[in-house]
Amino acid sequence: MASAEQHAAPATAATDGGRRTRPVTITDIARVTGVVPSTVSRALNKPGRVNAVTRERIQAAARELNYVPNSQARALISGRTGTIAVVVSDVTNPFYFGLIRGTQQRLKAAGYAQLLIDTEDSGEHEAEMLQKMRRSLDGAILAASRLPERALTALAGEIPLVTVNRNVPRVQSVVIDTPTGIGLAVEHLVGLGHRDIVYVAGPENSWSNHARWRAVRAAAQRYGQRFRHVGPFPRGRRSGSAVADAVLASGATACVCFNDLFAIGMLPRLRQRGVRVPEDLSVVGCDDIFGADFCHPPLTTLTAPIEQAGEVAVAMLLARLEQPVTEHPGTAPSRRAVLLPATLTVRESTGPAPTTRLSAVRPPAGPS
Amino acid sequence: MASAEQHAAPATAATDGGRRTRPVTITDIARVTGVVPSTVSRALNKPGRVNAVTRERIQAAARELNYVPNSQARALISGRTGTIAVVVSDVTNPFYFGLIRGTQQRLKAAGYAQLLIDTEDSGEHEAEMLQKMRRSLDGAILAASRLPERALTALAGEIPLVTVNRNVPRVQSVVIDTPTGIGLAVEHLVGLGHRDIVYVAGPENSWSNHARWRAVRAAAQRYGQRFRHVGPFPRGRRSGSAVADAVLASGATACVCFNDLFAIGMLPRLRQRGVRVPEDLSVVGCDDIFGADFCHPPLTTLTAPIEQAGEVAVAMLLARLEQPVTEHPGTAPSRRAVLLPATLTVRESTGPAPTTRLSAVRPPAGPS
DNA sequence: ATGAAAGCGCTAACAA
DNA sequence: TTGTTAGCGCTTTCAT
Repeated sequence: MASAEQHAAPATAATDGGRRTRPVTITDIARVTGVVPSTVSRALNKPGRVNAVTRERIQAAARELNYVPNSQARALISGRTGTIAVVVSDVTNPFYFGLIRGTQQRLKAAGYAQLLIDTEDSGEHEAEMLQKMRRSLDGAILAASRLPERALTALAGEIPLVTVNRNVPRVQSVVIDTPTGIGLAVEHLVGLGHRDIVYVAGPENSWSNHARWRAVRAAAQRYGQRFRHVGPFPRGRRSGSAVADAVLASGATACVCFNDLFAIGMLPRLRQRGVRVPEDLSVVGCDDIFGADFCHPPLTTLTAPIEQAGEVAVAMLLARLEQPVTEHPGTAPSRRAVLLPATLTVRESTGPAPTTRLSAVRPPAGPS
Repeated sequence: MASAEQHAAPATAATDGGRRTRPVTITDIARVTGVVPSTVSRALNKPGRVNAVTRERIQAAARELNYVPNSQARALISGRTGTIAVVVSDVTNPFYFGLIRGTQQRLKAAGYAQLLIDTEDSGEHEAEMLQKMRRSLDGAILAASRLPERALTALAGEIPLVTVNRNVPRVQSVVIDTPTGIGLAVEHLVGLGHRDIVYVAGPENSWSNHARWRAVRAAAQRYGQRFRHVGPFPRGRRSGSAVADAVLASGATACVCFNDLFAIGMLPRLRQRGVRVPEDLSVVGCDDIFGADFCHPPLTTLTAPIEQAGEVAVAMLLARLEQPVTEHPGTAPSRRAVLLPATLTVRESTGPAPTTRLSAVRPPAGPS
């Protein structure tokens, strides 16, 4: 019972009266061991600089009392908080799962805590949050930031920053090279006989969307293809029906989607309208998110090494944080942009171009 | 150019030399406005208790210098950090997406930051992390904790805690009532003529797994069914093939899976072995995660209001944090457990029991 | 090797 | 209404 009690609240020190509890501080340890607080601090942090036996005694006491350092107090002095923010526009977008996992792992390994921030797809929100938290962060990783370029540059001057899938001058970034991958995808479609490819555009405020858009256009031109686009459509799977209808209306035999969510979202609607994938229409997604392999049919898509992107982003950030203070403050940290290749994963949503145009397509029958 | 410069680094004050920068503090504002720091503090935090014109002057200066309060320093005094940890066993498990979204939203609305912790499915890890971070947290929400009951109770004594899908005495919890839902699922299967139902068990260390297991067993008995189980299987979709093989070996005509990941994972293997769903085998999942509606065939599953669970968990936690300090420290906060109903969502993976036993099932052909 | 003292940025008594 | 003082927990000189 007594030991159970100890387990229940081991991290507290009884005051004189013994009726209230309070977190254990180095002062408590000092009192118990008969030294001064600064000695306790040394014994715990620079064990080499304190007598072996006192060190033992102090460390034992600390363990016994279940002492946990107050990181706020530490941060107040050092200015370093040990936490890194990972900023995403929407936590529920499966695209970010891998990113979050990648950053989480590396951050934990390095002893940092990960603060997850969801900006709800609003640049203003993003700026505001970051501004507010600046002081309690050692750095931030911005995934698909919605911030205008100048705001991003400005922010990078205030807090160590690494962006993911967003390339602006003077801020470190890791971007997944979907454009090159998209070239592969278009080549794949052309090889299957498609001559009329449409790009399904994502939201206007997405940097990736524009990068992919340009890539499809360039690749189409390279192969002498007709190129068009539909959209832009709002983020998310709910856009699926509208996307499907628009693609069908375009008359193209193949589409390249801004992302897998669009592609997956199209599928039910296409089925509903009697369009077979890939016999009547080939669909290419982008990112290879969770679900891309088990939707029906499984998606041909660009596999993005997003988890790796998270890892690299953390590595870049930590490298900067942990490098010795520059002698020459004028020397800006050399801008570094890492480009990660995306590969084409061919599954079952792409096939030979139909020899005849779609004819017996059922008309759109109301929203979804 | 000058104003651009201001935007680039507005949150710093030049020292005398003017060649280095440093975050703006209330002392800086005090100096600029000719008052003392405590007045600045008041002007910013209790505007009512300071002369209108000085207040204006101070607030203007704060805005001008782009002052941001140092939350560490504040925390040092108040003991409150404004951050809540959300602890999950695996960030990439889609089950948690909704939870994280729910907590994130409510937390942000209440002005708290969300610290996401991934325990990598290890109870030890979980305990260690929480222990280490205790001091920098105002509270924690534990999703599907792997901690033994006594450790959980002990922890609850040190830091305000709410568990999700884990019920232990004396700690507040919100649990999704999948057991009752499972009764519905079994009833549904019985109604379809199934007489031989197998439960696919999840990992041993999962509280939910045991709850669901018991529920299936109870329901089966209630309906005079034969009941068996296969497993336990390790978490994750990779278990899919093994699950499928085990279910097939059991000879049952229907299975209820620990979660959707198992169910989705089974599907390709079943197809590979020539087993049709639901004609030859009915499959029921649990949770209704992202993907359950677009896998093939779409899954009959228990829809868990997981986002709502996150919201409720936050509400419970904040209610406790923000309630005035109890006059009687002995009065433990009244234990409150919220039970959220899960509903049965019937899609296409369940159907009438086959009239004849499976015969021409292809043998398992190596892993996956 | 250890102790004494100062201070990080902020807030909260208490005084004036 | 404003200033003065003290102190949160910790680290870091500087003495000893």
